[in-house]
Amino acid sequence: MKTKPLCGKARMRRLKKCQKNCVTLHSKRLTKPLTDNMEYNHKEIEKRWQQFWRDNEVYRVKEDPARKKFYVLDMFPYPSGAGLHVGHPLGYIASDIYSRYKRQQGFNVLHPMGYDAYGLPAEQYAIQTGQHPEITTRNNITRYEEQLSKIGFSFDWNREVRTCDPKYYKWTQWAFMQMFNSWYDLQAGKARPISELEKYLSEHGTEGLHAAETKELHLTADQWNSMTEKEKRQTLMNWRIAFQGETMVNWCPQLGTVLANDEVSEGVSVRGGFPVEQKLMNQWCLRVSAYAQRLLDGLDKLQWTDSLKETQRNWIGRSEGAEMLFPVVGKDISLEIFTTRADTIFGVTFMVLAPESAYVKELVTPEQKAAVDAYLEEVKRKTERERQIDKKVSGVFTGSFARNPLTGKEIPIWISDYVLAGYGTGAIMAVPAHDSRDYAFARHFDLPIIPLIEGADVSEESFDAKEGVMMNSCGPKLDLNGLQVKEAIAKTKKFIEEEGIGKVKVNYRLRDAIFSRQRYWGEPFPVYYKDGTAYLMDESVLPLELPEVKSYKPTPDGEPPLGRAENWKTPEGYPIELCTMPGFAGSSAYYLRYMDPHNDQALVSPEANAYWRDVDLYVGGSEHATGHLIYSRFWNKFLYDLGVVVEDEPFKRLVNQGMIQGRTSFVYRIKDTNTFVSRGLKDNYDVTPIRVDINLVDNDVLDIDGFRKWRPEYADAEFVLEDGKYICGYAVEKMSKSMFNVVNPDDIVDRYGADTLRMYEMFLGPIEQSKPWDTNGIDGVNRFLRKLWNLFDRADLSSDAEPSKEELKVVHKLAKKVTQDIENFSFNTSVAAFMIAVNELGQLKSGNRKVLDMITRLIAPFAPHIAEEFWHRLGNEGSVVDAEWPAYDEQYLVEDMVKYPVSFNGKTRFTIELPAGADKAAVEEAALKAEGAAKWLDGKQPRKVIVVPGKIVNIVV
RNA sequence: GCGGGAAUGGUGAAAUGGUAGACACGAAGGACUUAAAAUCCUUUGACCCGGAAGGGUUGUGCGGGUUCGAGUCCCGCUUCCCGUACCA
Repeated sequence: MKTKPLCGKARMRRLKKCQKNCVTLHSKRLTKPLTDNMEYNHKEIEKRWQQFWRDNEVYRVKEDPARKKFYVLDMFPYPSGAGLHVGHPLGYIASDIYSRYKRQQGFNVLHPMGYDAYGLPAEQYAIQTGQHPEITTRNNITRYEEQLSKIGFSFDWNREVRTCDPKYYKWTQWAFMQMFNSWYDLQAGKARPISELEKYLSEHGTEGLHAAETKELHLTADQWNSMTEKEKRQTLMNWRIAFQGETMVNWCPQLGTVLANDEVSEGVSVRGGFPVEQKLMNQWCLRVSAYAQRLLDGLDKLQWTDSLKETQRNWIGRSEGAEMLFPVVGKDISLEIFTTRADTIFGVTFMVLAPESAYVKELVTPEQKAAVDAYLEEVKRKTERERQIDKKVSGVFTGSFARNPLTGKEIPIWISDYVLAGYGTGAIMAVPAHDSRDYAFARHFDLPIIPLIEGADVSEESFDAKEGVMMNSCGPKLDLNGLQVKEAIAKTKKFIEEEGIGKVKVNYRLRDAIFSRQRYWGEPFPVYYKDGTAYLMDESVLPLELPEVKSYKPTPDGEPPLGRAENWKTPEGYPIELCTMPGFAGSSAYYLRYMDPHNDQALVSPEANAYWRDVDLYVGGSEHATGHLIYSRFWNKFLYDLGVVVEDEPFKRLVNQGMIQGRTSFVYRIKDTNTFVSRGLKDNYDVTPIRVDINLVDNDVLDIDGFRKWRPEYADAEFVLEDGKYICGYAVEKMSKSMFNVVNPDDIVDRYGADTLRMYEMFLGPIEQSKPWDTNGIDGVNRFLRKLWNLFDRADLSSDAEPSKEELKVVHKLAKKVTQDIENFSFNTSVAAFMIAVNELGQLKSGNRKVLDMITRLIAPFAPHIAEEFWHRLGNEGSVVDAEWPAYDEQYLVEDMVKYPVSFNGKTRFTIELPAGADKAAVEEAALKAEGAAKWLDGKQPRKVIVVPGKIVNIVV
């Protein structure tokens, strides 16, 4: 059945429009009449088919156990006030192509989109203007939706989520509550209910307990049982997965909030670039470190790039070593240190504590107290940034000594800020001969240096490598001399465990995530305080909605903005937590919510989760490697432990798209004049480069009139031209308003159409690569689509003729290339393949219906609007998104080969196969090449050599 | 420092170890046009020979190696980009 009501109507509409255009063109410009062929009118086509998709809910997806699922996810955007620029859709286009391809292959594809709506910019805007962040955010989302809708994505908008929507963040809060009510059992390797821990403590105390903990506690059952409720609650914080703890945090005074490690880079905040200092604060934290090993192990089975996996491995930073006790001389305490170089213990000449270490107070002698206090004060004053820039060696002697447990020698204990409080035990044994930091410190304070490795010259610098033969390492009970470093490490570890002076230990660099933010625009904690102790609210209060406040600033006495909320109390009158959750809270499980976005009984129903399981393909920027992608994996693993989700890892395959940078244009003003000189001539003058709006530049040629109108001060600008043109210079910079290099996708869609934008973005280069946006090449892609259009316009679509051999070759070659390219995410070469195919078909004057049908199916993921148009013109019903993906047949791709007998070494004869039509010269050339190749056969005679002139394709012995 | 990646025409870039530069932009020339736009055709890595058809040399950051054959694989450098950084 071939009904085509839409097609017919569409044709009429198009005809009318075309005639109208002709008329206006006639009357305005007296141009010659247009032919019967209709121009490719992207505006009309795209508008019509986008409406068709909406009206028919073509992209709506439902769980369907009869079909295999495929889940394609984009990292959802933060809706910023600047709107989308042309770089944002890059990854979305790639994932959209993949989604459509998979759908055409028969998969049930989940391809959702939403908004990461909590964020600092909206809040800062609110502080400045008083406008509620919700309004700002909603406006920005509206703008994003408009922009996205024009590009023709196959998102199922019915599943949209917004992290600031109470229906959504109910489940963010819910997850937090589950974490509060859980502890991590290291033996079972999973999270368990806190009630089970309480039961264990009441029966055994901490004896035999293997739990991820803030610090090591030793409690008997009696001690635990005799605690008050308040004491018990405070003690449990040591094990909860969401817990409160006094930790060193990154405090940003300008932002008035703490930041997570991944939100700080080079000592300044990632957002805003403000200095960050270290501060001890009581904060909500997530015990991510409990999952360090699983996060590490899980990477092996993921299809992520090696670089991204490596980044995560480094961030997790597993290191195997030993914890050792060094007794303090004259005191009843021991210093605990962590080292990966247990073998170097005979070279320890001093010890160093972090300034924040709890040992400091106990070890400072009265004589040194003044000096130590002064040093601590100095360290405290320095920001993290200053600490990093100013790498001068500094430190102070505590006055105390420790005893090296192996040599028995007394060694001084120092304090220095090169030792970090947050890693290991906050104390180190210093081996200046084999650690560059200890070396610098020893040199500066003139402390002894004992070399331990044969042949290592430590007169100028330390020898840090973990290799060589040990020396100077013999004590009364342990002799390491003559051993290789690795052997020595193993032997020492064994020895200290036997002697009870230490234990083998694995340390991770990964810290627990700080989960409090002293801000307004985030998820409130479902937590209240009774007698200064945190209690969870009842689950029935969820979602605990964000209250209104009059101002978004901190309160005058330094409390977070929620301190201004009226009645921010439980019905019983207990105060509710004033902090809100950080940005990563809402983005950690959004991929699960898409599976079942309207469920108000569960984050995701077991049925929906069992069907969609995990994300098959995740596309997004690599900047989330150490933030979102760690937190999300942690969050997922926790929910996995709870039995809420069925997959341990959330993102099976991950592709990082590169950033699109801006291409800034420059004009060159001659100093102290209003005269501008063209790029080629600028070296003859003393010039100042000035950024100019990219919209005033076409192909590096400046629109001079536009430039004069752009700014009043340029109204009477003069120009020194070359070849009658003003050529601008350019530089690659971040795309931003202040650089005048922002290209808006709306403008491109308006001028060339969404299909052109989509194909051009893919054509720019490999998807993973960062590259500058350059509108210059877009005409080529647009030209290609017009050629394709003309191919259809010329064709006789009513004919059922079989394609010619040449036509079949073109189209099957294309199908093979495009299929392979999509699988490999190599879209730029696919676009090229389309161009070649269309050119070849143009040369063949092809208008074959079956050929065009196949092309339509192949191009549908790339240019869905034009494909939909073709699909209906071919008389099909429904949407091209469900058009079956064409299989290619290799038989059409095989060249016709002709055999030529050839003599070799004067006697041997073998056969060369060449493509049909090869001339004598080609045969001779091939024979020559084959002779060389035959040598490699080690005297064997080739039976057959298949040659494309100059290129040996295959040798059969 | 450490980790990851990259280097190919004027530009963006292609090349399972097999004719390097596909495809596109730009540029130059031509056709159509009163003209322009649009469209189409030709040329386009560099150098050299030739009146021309055509032919030759060279060429994928640098230096070696493996191979009949290397942009591609191995070893050693140089430069650039990204990530991370006192993690003991």
